[in-house]
Amino acid sequence: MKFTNYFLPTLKEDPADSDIISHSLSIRAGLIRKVASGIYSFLPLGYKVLKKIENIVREEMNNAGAIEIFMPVMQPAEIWQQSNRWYEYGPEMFKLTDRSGRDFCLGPTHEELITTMASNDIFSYKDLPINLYQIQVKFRDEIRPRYGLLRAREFIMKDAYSFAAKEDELDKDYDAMYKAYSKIIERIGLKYKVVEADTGLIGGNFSHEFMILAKNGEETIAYCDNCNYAANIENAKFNISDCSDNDSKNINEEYKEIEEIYTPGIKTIENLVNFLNQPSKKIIKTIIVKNLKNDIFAFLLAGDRTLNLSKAEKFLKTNLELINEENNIYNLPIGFIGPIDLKKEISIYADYSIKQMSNMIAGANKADYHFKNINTDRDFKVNGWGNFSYPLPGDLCENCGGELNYIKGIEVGHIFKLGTKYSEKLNGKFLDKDGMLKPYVMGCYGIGITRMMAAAIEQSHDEKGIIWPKSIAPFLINLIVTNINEIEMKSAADNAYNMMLKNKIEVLYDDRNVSAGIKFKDSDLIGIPIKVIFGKKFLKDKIIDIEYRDNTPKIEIKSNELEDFVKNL
RNA sequence: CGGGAUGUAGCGCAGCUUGGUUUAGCGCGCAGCGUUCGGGACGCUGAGGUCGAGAGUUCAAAUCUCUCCAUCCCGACCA
Repeated sequence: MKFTNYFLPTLKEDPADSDIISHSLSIRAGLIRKVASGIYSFLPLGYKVLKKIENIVREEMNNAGAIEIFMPVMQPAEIWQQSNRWYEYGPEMFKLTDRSGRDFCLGPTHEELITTMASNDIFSYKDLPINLYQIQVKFRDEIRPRYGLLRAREFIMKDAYSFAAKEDELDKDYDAMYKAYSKIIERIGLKYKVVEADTGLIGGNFSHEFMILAKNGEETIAYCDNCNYAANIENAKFNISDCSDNDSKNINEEYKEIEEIYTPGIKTIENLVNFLNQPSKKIIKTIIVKNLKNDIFAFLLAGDRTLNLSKAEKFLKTNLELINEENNIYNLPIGFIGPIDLKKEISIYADYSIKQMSNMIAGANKADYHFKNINTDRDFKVNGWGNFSYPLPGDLCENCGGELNYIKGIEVGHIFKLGTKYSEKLNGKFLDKDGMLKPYVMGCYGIGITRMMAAAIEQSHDEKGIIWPKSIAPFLINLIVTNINEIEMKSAADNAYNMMLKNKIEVLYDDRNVSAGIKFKDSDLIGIPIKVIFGKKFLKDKIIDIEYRDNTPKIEIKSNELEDFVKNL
């Protein structure tokens, strides 16, 4: 492609409305343009990258035995009403009405549609297992679209749905998808981790997320170098270390006399730390939560920890919300709540983080007072112990006892075992070998295609611009003539261009009549892996410079070696 | 939806506090001519604006007031 025939508008300055690197680079490099909040057009260069990602995904899905289909974006309301998600999804779903008043939505996902489709044509165990996928636009009316393609309202996703007759067939599908997803990211050439994910209250017994590692990732991954365990911190299993650091050499300390202390207006852990000059670990954080039936629970944690509500919910098997000024039904003195003298209607659960502590500090359940020298067994009783917090540095891997590390990632893929949730609701049934009518055992598997593009940039860039992995680079070579007005230079470059086309090389030929500096800057910005440069050295000694966008050292070759060089790429 | 901010040429911004010498500017980009030509060159000339929209105050509004819209940031959701 000749630059002068192409549509590749680049920008020198960062756009004002982006604050994440992949977003500003995708705009500056001429990949995308914003149409509305969370909605983007793909320019030729961006579309090329997108197609490359799609093709890798498609090839690996096919290799894994999945079969491509194409379902509509617009879906009738009825099937969503059947699964109840018409109501559960809420305002996140784009809804519309046709001229005769029938309700539709723009699909945020396709479980309902595909299950319905399968139920119409898959009747026998002999047709199973089968895994169907599509690459399609999805719509979600995000409360807050942001970060460009990382959280858009219209985005492209590869979604696959597997149907099996029984659990162990589902396990095989799941495993095949796990492998295919790993292969896809490896082929694209990005660093990633697979983590155990939180399936939420929605259920599903098993779920993995595929995370592209990047500094700006929205998710935090806890992982163990020792045994390869990795999980989203939301879901990480861990043990709290034996408090061997200085803060906690009081494990075997003698129990002291309990004492009430005056702490006027000191409501936060941070203030207490400063006021009492004590480490936050020694302070008991008491978090009050309630469920829909207004049952109230207190969770006790070490002051440096945060309550993981999802763990608390799973432990109590109920939805929970935090108590605040508005729903404070017992009128508790927020900021001064503690386990001692707490209303007896409130059951107390304690995080392991306070188990080995002694002579702790906690609220006195009256405004402006705390207790010190509190000890669990002596001063109050708990209804249960558990792990209710997020892991912290120093916490240990539950599998092997190794120390956990933390790293940021961007979720690009998610695989789920759905079981029979949708097949039961949408009447997706087949006749099994034993003559019984049974619901399909389903799995679903998503990869964000547009998000993958942004994640790749987020992981692979420098101050000059994008550094595309070769697998998804829009062009492999940027052919640069430093001065288009030097006839000899230009005609040599023209010949090189034709030679590359003949050899099926994806080449962008920068034939613009602009200074060499602009061509170099643009080439780096749009991230093309290899620059082939016809300049002064060519005029003097028939030498061509080859420069690489990554940190491979640049080389010089003679012009008669160029074709061999290109053929060996 | 709650909290914060912004909207002036294709992009990035100044002007608004204290309304009037503003015929609304600057940088980049864009068009023409000339000189340059290996890391965003230079000179000259030029095109390009409903100052987000509507209403109001005023002799006079980019500037003051109100309403609306859009966009961005911080929170809960997600590929």
